Amino acid sequence: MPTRELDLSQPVLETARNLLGCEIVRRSPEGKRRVRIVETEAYSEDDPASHSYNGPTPRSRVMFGPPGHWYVYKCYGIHWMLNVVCGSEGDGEAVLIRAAEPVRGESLMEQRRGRSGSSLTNGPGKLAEALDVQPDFDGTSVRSGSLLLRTGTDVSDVFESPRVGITEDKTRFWRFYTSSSYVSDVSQNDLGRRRN
DNA sequence: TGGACGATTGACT
DNA sequence: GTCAATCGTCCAA
Repeated sequence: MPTRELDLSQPVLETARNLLGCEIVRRSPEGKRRVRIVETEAYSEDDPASHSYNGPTPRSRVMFGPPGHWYVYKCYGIHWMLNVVCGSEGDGEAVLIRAAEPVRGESLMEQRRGRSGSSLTNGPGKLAEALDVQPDFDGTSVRSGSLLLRTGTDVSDVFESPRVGITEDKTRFWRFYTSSSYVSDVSQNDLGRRRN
């Protein structure tokens, strides 16, 4: 499998597709964890479901900043969500990392999650917990620090579907996923279609 | 300054 | 299938 260049300044839909197969590396005192992205969702300024829809706020300002940075926020007062800011600076675009499959440090993830198997990382809140995503990662570079984004291998089968868990706009096919068993909300896949 | 709500998860019927 | 947990964010007042 050839490695791919990853250009995070590309528009959000391209980036959401390109992030499939890329890897996230988490270094912590407990050890090293590595996962491979299998599911993403695109969010943009022109998008009622996006935090950037009504312009920058204290929370969403990172989405309007330069690409290549993490956007981290808390959801339902419980779970942390991990996003990658993309597009041009000034555009409120980011890709939500919804699911990934463990590559390295699986036992450490099991320890943090109190679970094993696909429920380790098959959802955005689960992935953040498995990787011990901290709120202070918000606004930091994906190329340096203890949470890193790495180019991965090509993904042969890509599918797309409406996004999960939103109420505002269910018509856009802005969720992208692979055939991995670590993809979340498999029931939603019935609404999906093959992209390539 | 009050209060409705959320890019979710896990437990339970 | 239903539902509670739990709190930061945002906007109306």
